[in-house]
Amino acid sequence: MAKGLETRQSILERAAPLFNQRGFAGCSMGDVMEATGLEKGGLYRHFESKEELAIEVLRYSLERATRIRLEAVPEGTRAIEAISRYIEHFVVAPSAVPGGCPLMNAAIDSDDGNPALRAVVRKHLCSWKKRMRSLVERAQTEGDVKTDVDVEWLADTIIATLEGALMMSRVERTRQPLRHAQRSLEVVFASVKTERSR
Amino acid sequence: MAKGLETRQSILERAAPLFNQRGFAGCSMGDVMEATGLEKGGLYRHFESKEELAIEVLRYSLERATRIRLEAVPEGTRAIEAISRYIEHFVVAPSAVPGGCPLMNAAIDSDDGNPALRAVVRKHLCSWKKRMRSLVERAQTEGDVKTDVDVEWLADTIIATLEGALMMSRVERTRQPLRHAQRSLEVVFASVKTERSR
Amino acid sequence: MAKGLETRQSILERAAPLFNQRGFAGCSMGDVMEATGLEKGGLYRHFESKEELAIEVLRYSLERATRIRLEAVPEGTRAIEAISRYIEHFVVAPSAVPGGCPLMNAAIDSDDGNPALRAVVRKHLCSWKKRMRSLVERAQTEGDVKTDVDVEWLADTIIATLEGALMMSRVERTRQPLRHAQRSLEVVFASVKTERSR
Amino acid sequence: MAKGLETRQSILERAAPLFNQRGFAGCSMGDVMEATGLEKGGLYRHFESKEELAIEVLRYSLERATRIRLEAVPEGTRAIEAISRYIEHFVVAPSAVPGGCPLMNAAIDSDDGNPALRAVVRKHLCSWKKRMRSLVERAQTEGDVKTDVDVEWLADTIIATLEGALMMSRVERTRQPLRHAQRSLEVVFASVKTERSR
DNA sequence: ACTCACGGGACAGCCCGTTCTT
DNA sequence: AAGAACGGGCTGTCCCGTGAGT
Repeated sequence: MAKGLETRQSILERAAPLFNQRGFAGCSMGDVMEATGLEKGGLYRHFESKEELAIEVLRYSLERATRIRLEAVPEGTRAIEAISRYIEHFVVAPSAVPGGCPLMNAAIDSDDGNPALRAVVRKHLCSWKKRMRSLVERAQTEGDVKTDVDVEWLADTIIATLEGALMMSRVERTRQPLRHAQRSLEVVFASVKTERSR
Repeated sequence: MAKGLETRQSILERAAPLFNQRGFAGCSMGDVMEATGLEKGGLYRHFESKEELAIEVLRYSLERATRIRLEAVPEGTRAIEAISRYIEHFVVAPSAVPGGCPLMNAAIDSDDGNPALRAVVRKHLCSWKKRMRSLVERAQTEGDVKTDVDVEWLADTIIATLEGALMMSRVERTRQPLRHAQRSLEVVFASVKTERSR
Repeated sequence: MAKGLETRQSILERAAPLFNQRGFAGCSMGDVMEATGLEKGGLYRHFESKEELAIEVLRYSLERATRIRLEAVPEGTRAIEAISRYIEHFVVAPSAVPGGCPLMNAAIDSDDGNPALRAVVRKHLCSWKKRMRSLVERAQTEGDVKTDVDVEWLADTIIATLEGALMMSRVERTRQPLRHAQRSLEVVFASVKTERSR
Repeated sequence: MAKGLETRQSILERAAPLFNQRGFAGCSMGDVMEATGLEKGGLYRHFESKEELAIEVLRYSLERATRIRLEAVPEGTRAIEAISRYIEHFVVAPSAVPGGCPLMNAAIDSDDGNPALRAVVRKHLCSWKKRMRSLVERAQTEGDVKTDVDVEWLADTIIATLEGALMMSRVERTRQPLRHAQRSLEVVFASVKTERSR
């Protein structure tokens, strides 16, 4: 890799926890300087503003989180099993980037007043949902989930329950809410599985 | 009411949306000055630091949100019905304070690096859970919910699902995720209700 | 004493150490409020500005210091003995107001840019010198000091040596420089005493 | 010299009179900005706080004062003569930095509540005393001062008398107290000189 | 490709002083 | 006589961003 891109990548890696933990307003370029060991000039060569940096950092964090979660799901398994593994991994794995789920953090952070960041969040949530929908649809074609189930609803349910529980977990500093979320999703899935699949 | 307390209350009311929307770091005392019409001297008479103001504002927001949600549940009804109304209200009602759920916002905002705010969040989440648990327990004594159901789990499930869906709703600017959450909770409750209650 | 004057006096007493230790700019009205237990309104009833307060406080401190030092000199003694006792007392006694000699402190503090305070300092130094000159003159008429000695010079010498040594003492936190000053003054006096007096 | 160091030096030069005249609390960073023509950003690049600036400024002032006073004493002369010249120069020369002796000013200013500044003062006073002691000791080995004289005492006497007189001079705006101090020191030295040296 | 140097503005908080009320 | 409430300005510090220099 070229020297420049290497530096750029290293900035993203080191800045990711900062922005994820402190938010856009709570993280200063000085913090990034300290974390990267670069001076102002060095940073602004790669990103033309704090906002652009934040956006790229968010993209990096989201991709990383997505990749890690997908890696946890072994290929070649049935969709219904993949979903179960995905949830299990969400429940037990530490967050891909220190500071909790970057999607939720950025969603709250950018909710009012940072349209550029919000757009990234929105797009990523959309693709996350699509990914979950595909899984559910595959589970339907594989005969494990009833065909009359609203896949949009199921995708939303999985994401909402997990994210909500993650927030609670971080507040309480216990994994219990996540465990409870897993149980709830099992209950929900029990009601949508085909008889053959139980 | 005494003059001072009146002013103090008005500060809390006007600052609540600001902190809820922009977060602690994203909201300056200048913003609060503008929103309240007071000068620095006037503000600092009532709160001795930005942090103290933020804490009081958060308390105000949380109490307000709690009160509004509880008011939506008519007294004298069965617990199982009250829970259903509570969820319905959560889904359809606009947030008590502009900017979404203060609990989630503050949870994310204070997660890393603001222990004082975090403590308020923690305490409030705890009492919220307790309130939900009581409802579920009442539903058990009223014979609507099976007695072997883990109330802790049910309380967590309700909160997590609703909060997660609310976050998604705010990202997408649609109420759909909340509607989906309501449906999921109905599915979950279907599995815990006594036969008599269905 | 009337209630008002009592309060006024109490303000002076409590504020004296503050101004003496921190200087005019370094001591805020808030500090005075804390020290006196009064609110803004209470203070400004007795003094119409911080500057006026500082002036009155300085006057109070200077008078107090003067009085205490004079009390140390027993009446009815010969002037040459009084001078000796005066010096001894200056060397061993703790400062009348915490923070060192108010005259020196105020002199340095008001040297540039505070004419009103400076005027008080100037006047007090003048009367201090006059007091010392009178003592020396009495010692001359009493036949203990040569009549051709420049009293102005001797007064200046006493004050300068003591004040300079006091400054050094406060820097080093030792009484040694003051002891040395005493010895120097003994040497000086040895050279101006009449033969009969030795 | 490098650009940065040049600026830094210029800041010290221009800020020295300000701090020396107004004291730490009485001199604002705004004053320094005005005096240097730099903006906030420019200043804080060279000094990370007002306190650090004040310390460096004090060091600069003290070194400057010391250097100027030492330059006034021609090398190659006898110590007894050097001391005499030193005193003479102290009496007639204007202060090296506008506002009077930086040592005394900083001593009073930092006496209560600024330990960092105080430490600089202390150290400098110590080295000043050592310098004077060396001179006196050389005068002893050169046979001009009696060998049984306490050099510590003599060093303290010189410094105390001069500093005390300088303070008085600044209050009265006359050089008379300094002249008187010179005379006193002559009297003191007369008593410690060897017979051969008179 | 990166550091050094700097500008100019914003931020939290403190300051002195006034007015209204009790 | 004194406290409560408030104004408006200033202070030290941090901030983001630019441009010269290496």
